[in-house]
Amino acid sequence: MFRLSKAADYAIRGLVYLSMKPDDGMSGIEEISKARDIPASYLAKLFQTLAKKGFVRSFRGPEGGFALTCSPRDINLLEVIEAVEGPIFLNECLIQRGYCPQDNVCAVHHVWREAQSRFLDCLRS
Amino acid sequence: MFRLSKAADYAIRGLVYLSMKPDDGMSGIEEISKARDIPASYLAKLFQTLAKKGFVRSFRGPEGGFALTCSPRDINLLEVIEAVEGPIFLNECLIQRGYCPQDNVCAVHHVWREAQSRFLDCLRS
DNA sequence: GAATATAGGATAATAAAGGTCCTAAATCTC
DNA sequence: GAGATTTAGGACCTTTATTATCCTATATTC
Repeated sequence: MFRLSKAADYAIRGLVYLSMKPDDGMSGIEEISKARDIPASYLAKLFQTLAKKGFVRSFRGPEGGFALTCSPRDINLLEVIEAVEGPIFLNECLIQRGYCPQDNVCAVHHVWREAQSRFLDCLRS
Repeated sequence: MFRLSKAADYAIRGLVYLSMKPDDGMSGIEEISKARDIPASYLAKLFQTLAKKGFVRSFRGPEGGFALTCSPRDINLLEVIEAVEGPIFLNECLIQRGYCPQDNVCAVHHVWREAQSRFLDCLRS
């Protein structure tokens, strides 16, 4: 229903939290979870994904936790969302050219494309 | 996952079909369903909703069916989508001002608002 | 080696979307 | 008026996606 998933919301909120820490910004899951009121075990899983995609680095053991791998400025929201919930496309006919059987017939096809690209551009910036 | 729902997709495809008919453009569910390859009983339900919201008028009995109540040009996509799947908002914090407890803290709040409004504007036009 | 903290996978719980079916009511034809 | 046709409306089932928990393994520090 066109909603940002909680997964994406949590992931972004977590990253924002990290970005606001001074220095290396290392934080444990428990800390972030409490600070931002996010279920800890769910957040842990999301950060696993974020680590795999390269947004954060993990450090095990006591005093371990997660830290950003790069400057907050280098992260764009679209990448984070897609990392967590897969690629975004508004309608199936936009997945790839030629997929939609009514490609030429469909009077609204170009509207979807337009709306989608404006939306994504905004998240990218 | 940010996808247009099938309900909205079907509803729009159905309305587009009606708009392409000559004259009053009356069509039965069965006809539309076959022409656009949409499950008939599901489409029937969607058109009930569309009728209630005033996009189409229904006519019972033999030779009955549905017809647009107004010119295709007067319909905008956003209205149709919201009629079928409820109001669109990207994130919970955008439902209404003050709802989001971290309203001031949240660094990305304004990005959501911006992306959402660009998207909606496009559908409205 | 003990304590701590993430990694990773399995799986459960919930919610939403997608779809079917049945009965009722309206309208037309004969 | 009887019967056929077509929408209205609601109950209900199925599938899929989201959200969440838990358990075991593994790495790291002291």
